[in-house]
Amino acid sequence: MSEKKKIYKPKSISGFSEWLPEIRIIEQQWLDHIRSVFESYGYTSVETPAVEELDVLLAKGETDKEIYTLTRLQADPDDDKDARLGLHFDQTVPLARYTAQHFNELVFPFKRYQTQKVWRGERPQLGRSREFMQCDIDVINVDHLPLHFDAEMPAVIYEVLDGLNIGKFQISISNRKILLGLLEALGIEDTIPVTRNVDKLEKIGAEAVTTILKDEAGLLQEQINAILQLAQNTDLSSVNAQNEQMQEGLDELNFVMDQLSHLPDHAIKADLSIVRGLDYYTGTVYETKLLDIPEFTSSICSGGRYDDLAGSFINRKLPGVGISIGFTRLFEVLQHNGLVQGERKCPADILMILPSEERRAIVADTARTLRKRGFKVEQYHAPQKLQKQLSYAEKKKIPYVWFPPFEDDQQHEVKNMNSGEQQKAELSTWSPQEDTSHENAA
RNA sequence: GCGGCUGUAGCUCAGUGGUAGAGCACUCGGUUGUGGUCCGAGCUGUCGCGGGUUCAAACCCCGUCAGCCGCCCCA
Repeated sequence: MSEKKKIYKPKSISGFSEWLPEIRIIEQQWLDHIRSVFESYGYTSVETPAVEELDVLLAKGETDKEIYTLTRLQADPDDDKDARLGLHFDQTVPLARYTAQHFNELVFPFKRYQTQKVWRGERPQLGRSREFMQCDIDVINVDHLPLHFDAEMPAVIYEVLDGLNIGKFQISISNRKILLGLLEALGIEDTIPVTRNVDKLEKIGAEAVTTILKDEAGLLQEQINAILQLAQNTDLSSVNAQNEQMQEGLDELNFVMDQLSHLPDHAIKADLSIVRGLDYYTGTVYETKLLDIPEFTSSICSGGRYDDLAGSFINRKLPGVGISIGFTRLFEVLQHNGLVQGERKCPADILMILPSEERRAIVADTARTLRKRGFKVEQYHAPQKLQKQLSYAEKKKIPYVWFPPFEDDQQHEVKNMNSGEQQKAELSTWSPQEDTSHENAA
């Protein structure tokens, strides 16, 4: 009896996801698509470090963000010279720092996209991770940012999401000035509890929101009625502005909706109950829901306008508007609902059979030729039984198997693994034939 | 951070006091240069961890850790 090796049983860490190859292939296709749409609108890529100084991350006073801090295992506990570092919890704060720091070298309006992982020390569950990918676009300008960019955000996102196979979705748009203007008119000063709870309207219903606003925020029934009436109003033109701020919000929202009139009705909706819990948004706000997965109520893509992005870092006024796809959330939820189905386990189009050790050079040569022609080609690694080599192609779902000449006077042959057909092939001209039948060979 | 539920093979789970099982997956085989199906054989477990009760614990009790779900918050 041999001694049993001690092994550490591998396990995944909750809230940190990783995928099998067949899923990762799709994830990369999605990311490629997102990148290409972003770039088609002229957004430029920025990547910032995973860590920022804690002072930067906390500059906005977002202490409830559950930031992961970074320390060295060998750190000297008495040495506090090192700046304390933390993993970034979003990409907006790093963008603010970046924009302020490189202010003189950037061209404004600065349009950037950023796809990186972010970290939040929260309790994970479906659609909420501790490490997740966000795909952000933001436009930053100096002093004044044209409203037309507020309409560009949903336009870009519509194109991104429409190109991913995620079913129907709806981008809801509102403008915080409308609700905040009403609160001002009603004489309500402490707005955060109100906006946070109005935000839950669709999720928990009007009665529950009424109870919370009455009991916790101490509002009067009259005030609550006015707020709910506004939030539930589905007809923008019937809203009466009670002050300048409200009117401004209505005008802005109408402009944005007008700019988006080319998009399908179900995809874009003005919804005055959307206010976003975050209090740094000052105008337009966005949320996106998956209509085909109604049981998942959280937003998969949100954002908004902020009047002053980098005020904590530079003495200039930098207004911006941005939106962020919760990529990991979206991907996980769709996968959970069976809408992300992995097929290929590797990118190869063709598996090269290795008939014998003597033929290895010819096989390699053939593979090189095919790669030059643009195919992705994997060579089988050992001259094993054909049964094994074919079974390998089958398991990896490689669609074509290439048989090089087994003897000098023979021809190349290619087998279509889907149909089972095998035909002679010309190395310089072969291409995957159009399959007219979609059935698998029995 | 708060609450509920759950931890048994790589996966999905059965087993509720008498020293561990199924299906799937995986490996090999069913002769010469051809995969999937079928048939046969095989491999895989500190029964999450620690303690207690008992002649005896995967099973009962306590603790602990982890996971899932809900809340909070948010992508």
